[in-house]
Amino acid sequence: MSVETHPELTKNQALVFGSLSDAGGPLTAYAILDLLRDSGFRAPLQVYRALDKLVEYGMVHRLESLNAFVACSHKGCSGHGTAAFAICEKCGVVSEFTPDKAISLLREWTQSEGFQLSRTTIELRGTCRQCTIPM
Amino acid sequence: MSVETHPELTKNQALVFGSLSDAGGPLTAYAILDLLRDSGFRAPLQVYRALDKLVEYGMVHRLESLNAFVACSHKGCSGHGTAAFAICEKCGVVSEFTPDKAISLLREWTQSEGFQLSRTTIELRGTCRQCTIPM
DNA sequence: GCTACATACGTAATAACGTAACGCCAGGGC
DNA sequence: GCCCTGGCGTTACGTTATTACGTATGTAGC
Repeated sequence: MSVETHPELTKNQALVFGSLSDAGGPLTAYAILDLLRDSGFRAPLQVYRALDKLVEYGMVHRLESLNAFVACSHKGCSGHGTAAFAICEKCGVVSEFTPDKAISLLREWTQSEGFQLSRTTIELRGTCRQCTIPM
Repeated sequence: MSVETHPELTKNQALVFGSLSDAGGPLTAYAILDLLRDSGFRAPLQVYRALDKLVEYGMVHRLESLNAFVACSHKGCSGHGTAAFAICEKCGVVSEFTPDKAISLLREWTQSEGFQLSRTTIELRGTCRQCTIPM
Protein backbone atom coordinates (compact mmCIF):
# COMPACT_ATOMS: atom_id res chain seq x y z
CA MET A 1 0.00 0.00 0.00
CA SER A 2 1.62 3.21 -1.14
CA VAL A 3 1.48 6.65 0.39
CA GLU A 4 -0.16 7.76 -2.82
CA THR A 5 -2.41 10.80 -2.65
CA HIS A 6 -6.14 10.43 -3.21
CA PRO A 7 -7.75 9.47 -6.39
CA GLU A 8 -8.81 12.77 -7.95
CA LEU A 9 -11.86 13.86 -6.05
CA THR A 10 -14.86 15.30 -7.79
CA LYS A 11 -16.15 18.69 -6.76
CA ASN A 12 -18.80 17.25 -4.45
CA GLN A 13 -16.45 14.75 -2.92
CA ALA A 14 -13.89 17.48 -2.25
CA LEU A 15 -16.53 19.69 -0.63
CA VAL A 16 -17.73 16.91 1.63
CA PHE A 17 -14.21 15.87 2.55
CA GLY A 18 -13.36 19.51 3.24
CA SER A 19 -16.30 19.86 5.62
CA LEU A 20 -15.25 16.79 7.54
CA SER A 21 -11.62 17.83 7.71
CA ASP A 22 -12.48 21.32 8.86
CA ALA A 23 -14.87 19.98 11.47
CA GLY A 24 -12.08 17.94 13.02
CA GLY A 25 -14.70 15.57 14.35
CA PRO A 26 -17.72 13.55 13.37
CA LEU A 27 -20.58 15.04 11.37
CA THR A 28 -23.85 13.50 10.33
CA ALA A 29 -24.77 13.47 6.67
CA TYR A 30 -27.46 16.07 7.31
CA ALA A 31 -25.05 18.31 9.18
CA ILE A 32 -22.78 18.18 6.15
CA LEU A 33 -25.72 18.97 3.91
CA ASP A 34 -26.48 22.07 5.96
CA LEU A 35 -22.85 23.18 5.84
CA LEU A 36 -22.81 22.84 2.08
CA ARG A 37 -26.10 24.49 1.19
CA ASP A 38 -24.25 27.66 0.31
CA SER A 39 -22.06 25.63 -2.02
CA GLY A 40 -25.14 24.47 -3.86
CA PHE A 41 -26.05 21.25 -2.10
CA ARG A 42 -29.79 20.67 -1.99
CA ALA A 43 -30.43 17.00 -1.23
CA PRO A 44 -29.14 14.27 1.09
CA LEU A 45 -28.23 12.07 -1.81
CA GLN A 46 -25.54 14.46 -2.91
CA VAL A 47 -23.90 13.99 0.45
CA TYR A 48 -24.39 10.25 0.66
CA ARG A 49 -22.99 9.67 -2.81
CA ALA A 50 -19.84 11.59 -1.96
CA LEU A 51 -19.53 9.85 1.41
CA ASP A 52 -19.83 6.42 -0.20
CA LYS A 53 -16.87 7.16 -2.41
CA LEU A 54 -14.81 8.73 0.35
CA VAL A 55 -15.40 5.73 2.57
CA GLU A 56 -14.51 3.44 -0.31
CA TYR A 57 -11.25 5.39 -0.78
CA GLY A 58 -10.51 5.02 2.93
CA MET A 59 -10.43 8.77 3.48
CA VAL A 60 -13.53 8.85 5.66
CA HIS A 61 -14.78 6.44 8.28
CA ARG A 62 -18.36 5.78 9.21
CA LEU A 63 -19.16 5.66 12.92
CA GLU A 64 -21.99 3.17 13.13
CA SER A 65 -22.96 3.91 16.67
CA LEU A 66 -23.32 7.60 15.89
CA ASN A 67 -24.70 7.49 12.36
CA ALA A 68 -21.94 9.93 11.58
CA PHE A 69 -18.80 10.26 9.52
CA VAL A 70 -15.30 11.41 10.31
CA ALA A 71 -12.25 12.21 8.19
CA CYS A 72 -9.49 9.67 8.65
CA SER A 73 -6.96 11.05 11.09
CA HIS A 74 -4.04 10.23 8.81
CA LYS A 75 -3.30 13.18 6.57
CA GLY A 76 -3.81 12.49 2.94
CA CYS A 77 -4.82 9.01 3.92
CA SER A 78 -5.59 6.75 1.07
CA GLY A 79 -6.50 3.62 2.93
CA HIS A 80 -4.91 1.51 5.63
CA GLY A 81 -5.84 -1.31 7.95
CA THR A 82 -8.90 -1.46 10.14
CA ALA A 83 -9.28 1.37 12.60
CA ALA A 84 -10.99 1.51 15.97
CA PHE A 85 -12.62 4.53 17.55
CA ALA A 86 -12.98 5.77 21.09
CA ILE A 87 -15.93 8.10 21.41
CA CYS A 88 -16.28 10.36 24.43
CA GLU A 89 -19.94 10.62 25.40
CA LYS A 90 -19.33 13.83 27.32
CA CYS A 91 -17.47 16.02 24.84
CA GLY A 92 -17.97 14.08 21.62
CA VAL A 93 -14.28 13.79 20.80
CA VAL A 94 -13.43 10.78 18.69
CA SER A 95 -9.96 9.21 18.80
CA GLU A 96 -8.91 6.88 16.04
CA PHE A 97 -6.39 4.14 16.69
CA THR A 98 -5.28 0.87 15.17
CA PRO A 99 -5.27 -2.03 17.62
CA ASP A 100 -3.45 -4.39 15.30
CA LYS A 101 -3.03 -7.15 17.84
CA ALA A 102 -6.71 -7.20 18.79
CA ILE A 103 -7.69 -7.12 15.15
CA SER A 104 -5.50 -10.06 14.29
CA LEU A 105 -7.07 -12.02 17.15
CA LEU A 106 -10.48 -11.28 15.70
CA ARG A 107 -9.22 -12.34 12.30
CA GLU A 108 -8.01 -15.60 13.80
CA TRP A 109 -11.51 -16.25 15.06
CA THR A 110 -13.04 -15.60 11.65
CA GLN A 111 -10.53 -17.91 10.01
CA SER A 112 -11.28 -20.72 12.43
CA GLU A 113 -14.96 -20.26 11.62
CA GLY A 114 -14.51 -20.07 7.89
CA PHE A 115 -15.94 -16.57 7.94
CA GLN A 116 -14.77 -14.36 5.06
CA LEU A 117 -14.19 -11.02 6.71
CA SER A 118 -14.89 -7.91 4.69
CA ARG A 119 -15.29 -5.11 7.19
CA THR A 120 -14.60 -4.64 10.90
CA THR A 121 -16.30 -2.14 13.18
CA ILE A 122 -14.81 -1.42 16.59
CA GLU A 123 -16.25 1.46 18.58
CA LEU A 124 -15.62 2.17 22.24
CA ARG A 125 -17.97 4.45 24.15
CA GLY A 126 -17.01 6.12 27.37
CA THR A 127 -15.43 9.21 28.86
CA CYS A 128 -12.12 10.62 27.73
CA ARG A 129 -9.35 11.69 30.07
CA GLN A 130 -10.19 15.38 29.71
CA CYS A 131 -13.77 14.78 30.80
CA THR A 132 -13.08 12.60 33.85
CA ILE A 133 -12.53 14.76 36.89
CA PRO A 134 -12.04 17.93 34.86
CA MET A 135 -11.01 19.64 38.17
CA MET B 1 -22.48 -12.39 38.41
CA SER B 2 -24.98 -15.13 39.15
CA VAL B 3 -26.95 -17.30 36.79
CA GLU B 4 -30.00 -15.58 38.18
CA THR B 5 -33.00 -15.37 35.93
CA HIS B 6 -34.10 -12.03 34.58
CA PRO B 7 -35.40 -9.20 36.57
CA GLU B 8 -39.18 -9.57 36.34
CA LEU B 9 -40.09 -8.38 32.91
CA THR B 10 -43.14 -6.27 32.29
CA LYS B 11 -45.71 -7.44 29.79
CA ASN B 12 -44.30 -5.35 26.96
CA GLN B 13 -40.74 -6.32 27.72
CA ALA B 14 -41.69 -10.00 27.74
CA LEU B 15 -43.50 -9.66 24.42
CA VAL B 16 -40.54 -7.96 22.78
CA PHE B 17 -38.06 -10.43 24.21
CA GLY B 18 -40.28 -13.28 23.05
CA SER B 19 -40.34 -11.96 19.50
CA LEU B 20 -36.58 -11.72 19.40
CA SER B 21 -36.07 -15.15 20.90
CA ASP B 22 -38.51 -16.76 18.50
CA ALA B 23 -36.94 -15.00 15.55
CA GLY B 24 -33.59 -16.54 16.37
CA GLY B 25 -31.92 -13.65 14.60
CA PRO B 26 -31.87 -9.90 14.38
CA LEU B 27 -35.04 -7.85 14.03
CA THR B 28 -35.48 -4.13 13.59
CA ALA B 29 -37.64 -2.25 16.03
CA TYR B 30 -40.28 -1.77 13.36
CA ALA B 31 -40.27 -5.45 12.48
CA ILE B 32 -40.95 -6.19 16.14
CA LEU B 33 -43.72 -3.63 16.13
CA ASP B 34 -45.38 -5.38 13.20
CA LEU B 35 -45.08 -8.76 14.90
CA LEU B 36 -46.73 -7.40 18.01
CA ARG B 37 -49.62 -5.46 16.50
CA ASP B 38 -51.93 -8.34 17.28
CA SER B 39 -50.77 -8.17 20.87
CA GLY B 40 -51.85 -4.56 21.04
CA PHE B 41 -48.73 -2.68 20.09
CA ARG B 42 -49.50 0.51 18.19
CA ALA B 43 -46.44 2.75 18.30
CA PRO B 44 -42.65 2.49 17.91
CA LEU B 45 -42.09 3.89 21.34
CA GLN B 46 -43.60 0.84 22.95
CA VAL B 47 -40.94 -1.24 21.28
CA TYR B 48 -38.06 1.14 21.91
CA ARG B 49 -38.85 1.46 25.59
CA ALA B 50 -38.89 -2.29 26.04
CA LEU B 51 -35.69 -2.68 24.04
CA ASP B 52 -33.91 -0.08 26.15
CA LYS B 53 -34.61 -2.08 29.27
CA LEU B 54 -33.75 -5.42 27.70
CA VAL B 55 -30.43 -4.05 26.49
CA GLU B 56 -29.81 -2.59 29.93
CA TYR B 57 -30.47 -6.02 31.46
CA GLY B 58 -28.04 -7.57 28.99
CA MET B 59 -30.71 -9.83 27.52
CA VAL B 60 -30.69 -8.17 24.11
CA HIS B 61 -27.88 -6.73 22.06
CA ARG B 62 -28.08 -3.89 19.62
CA LEU B 63 -26.35 -4.37 16.28
CA GLU B 64 -25.23 -0.88 15.38
CA SER B 65 -24.31 -1.63 11.82
CA LEU B 66 -27.75 -3.11 11.15
CA ASN B 67 -29.94 -0.87 13.26
CA ALA B 68 -31.35 -4.07 14.64
CA PHE B 69 -31.60 -6.05 17.84
CA VAL B 70 -30.92 -9.66 18.72
CA ALA B 71 -31.60 -11.78 21.79
CA CYS B 72 -28.42 -12.70 23.61
CA SER B 73 -27.40 -16.19 22.59
CA HIS B 74 -26.93 -17.32 26.18
CA LYS B 75 -30.18 -18.77 27.46
CA GLY B 76 -31.69 -16.84 30.30
CA CYS B 77 -28.79 -14.49 29.98
CA SER B 78 -28.71 -11.79 32.55
CA GLY B 79 -25.61 -9.97 31.49
CA HIS B 80 -22.03 -10.94 30.81
CA GLY B 81 -18.89 -9.48 29.30
CA THR B 82 -18.69 -7.70 26.00
CA ALA B 83 -19.79 -9.67 23.00
CA ALA B 84 -18.74 -9.45 19.37
CA PHE B 85 -20.85 -10.29 16.34
CA ALA B 86 -20.10 -11.76 12.97
CA ILE B 87 -22.77 -10.82 10.48
CA CYS B 88 -23.11 -12.69 7.20
CA GLU B 89 -24.04 -10.27 4.45
CA LYS B 90 -25.39 -13.06 2.27
CA CYS B 91 -27.74 -14.96 4.57
CA GLY B 92 -28.08 -12.54 7.46
CA VAL B 93 -27.01 -15.00 10.12
CA VAL B 94 -25.45 -13.39 13.15
CA SER B 95 -22.98 -15.28 15.34
CA GLU B 96 -22.22 -14.00 18.80
CA PHE B 97 -18.88 -14.69 20.41
CA THR B 98 -16.70 -13.33 23.18
CA PRO B 99 -13.17 -12.54 22.07
CA ASP B 100 -11.88 -11.98 25.59
CA LYS B 101 -8.26 -11.59 24.61
CA ALA B 102 -8.99 -8.98 21.95
CA ILE B 103 -11.25 -7.15 24.33
CA SER B 104 -8.65 -7.01 27.05
CA LEU B 105 -6.18 -5.59 24.54
CA LEU B 106 -8.67 -2.87 23.72
CA ARG B 107 -9.17 -2.28 27.40
CA GLU B 108 -5.41 -1.89 27.81
CA TRP B 109 -5.45 0.82 25.21
CA THR B 110 -8.25 2.68 26.95
CA GLN B 111 -6.42 2.47 30.26
CA SER B 112 -3.22 3.84 28.80
CA GLU B 113 -5.26 6.73 27.40
CA GLY B 114 -7.20 7.40 30.57
CA PHE B 115 -10.41 6.62 28.73
CA GLN B 116 -13.23 5.36 30.97
CA LEU B 117 -14.79 2.61 28.92
CA SER B 118 -18.51 2.09 29.22
CA ARG B 119 -19.55 0.13 26.15
CA THR B 120 -17.76 -1.77 23.41
CA THR B 121 -19.11 -2.48 19.95
CA ILE B 122 -17.41 -5.08 17.78
CA GLU B 123 -19.12 -6.11 14.57
CA LEU B 124 -17.58 -8.10 11.75
CA ARG B 125 -19.18 -8.07 8.33
CA GLY B 126 -18.50 -10.71 5.76
CA THR B 127 -19.63 -14.07 4.45
CA CYS B 128 -20.19 -17.10 6.65
CA ARG B 129 -18.87 -20.54 5.90
CA GLN B 130 -22.23 -21.79 4.62
CA CYS B 131 -22.42 -18.99 2.09
CA THR B 132 -18.90 -19.28 0.65
CA ILE B 133 -18.86 -21.80 -2.15
CA PRO B 134 -22.26 -23.22 -1.30
CA MET B 135 -21.56 -25.98 -3.83
C1' DG C 1 -55.54 7.81 54.55
C1' DC C 2 -52.89 10.97 51.92
C1' DT C 3 -48.94 13.01 49.50
C1' DA C 4 -44.89 12.56 46.92
C1' DC C 5 -42.23 10.13 44.03
C1' DA C 6 -40.88 6.65 40.57
C1' DT C 7 -41.88 3.53 36.81
C1' DA C 8 -44.47 1.81 33.12
C1' DC C 9 -47.64 2.71 29.66
C1' DG C 10 -50.53 4.81 25.42
C1' DT C 11 -50.81 8.10 21.70
C1' DA C 12 -49.77 11.66 18.38
C1' DA C 13 -46.65 14.15 16.09
C1' DT C 14 -42.28 14.96 14.31
C1' DA C 15 -37.27 14.64 13.72
C1' DA C 16 -33.35 12.27 11.86
C1' DC C 17 -31.36 9.04 8.74
C1' DG C 18 -31.21 6.83 4.22
C1' DT C 19 -32.70 5.27 -0.63
C1' DA C 20 -35.26 4.54 -5.28
C1' DA C 21 -36.22 6.19 -9.53
C1' DC C 22 -35.88 9.34 -12.96
C1' DG C 23 -33.39 12.11 -16.30
C1' DC C 24 -29.32 15.00 -17.74
C1' DC C 25 -24.61 15.77 -19.07
C1' DA C 26 -19.57 15.09 -19.91
C1' DG C 27 -15.80 12.16 -21.25
C1' DG C 28 -13.61 8.10 -23.36
C1' DG C 29 -13.23 4.13 -26.63
C1' DC C 30 -14.00 2.63 -31.07
C1' DG D 1 -21.30 9.29 -34.74
C1' DC D 2 -22.45 5.81 -31.25
C1' DC D 3 -22.28 3.58 -27.02
C1' DC D 4 -20.91 3.15 -22.47
C1' DT D 5 -19.70 4.79 -17.88
C1' DG D 6 -19.67 7.81 -14.02
C1' DG D 7 -21.07 11.76 -11.71
C1' DC D 8 -24.71 14.89 -10.96
C1' DG D 9 -29.55 17.15 -9.67
C1' DT D 10 -34.28 16.59 -8.19
C1' DT D 11 -38.44 14.56 -6.42
C1' DA D 12 -40.43 11.58 -3.71
C1' DC D 13 -40.44 8.13 -0.43
C1' DG D 14 -39.10 4.66 3.17
C1' DT D 15 -37.00 3.60 7.54
C1' DT D 16 -35.36 4.54 12.14
C1' DA D 17 -35.78 7.10 16.47
C1' DT D 18 -37.40 10.72 19.67
C1' DT D 19 -40.14 14.57 21.97
C1' DA D 20 -44.01 15.82 24.35
C1' DC D 21 -47.99 15.03 26.78
C1' DG D 22 -51.16 12.60 29.63
C1' DT D 23 -52.64 8.36 32.37
C1' DA D 24 -52.24 4.43 35.58
C1' DT D 25 -50.08 1.85 39.22
C1' DG D 26 -47.03 0.89 43.18
C1' DT D 27 -44.68 2.19 47.18
C1' DA D 28 -42.33 4.94 50.97
C1' DG D 29 -42.97 8.51 54.36
C1' DC D 30 -45.85 10.68 57.40
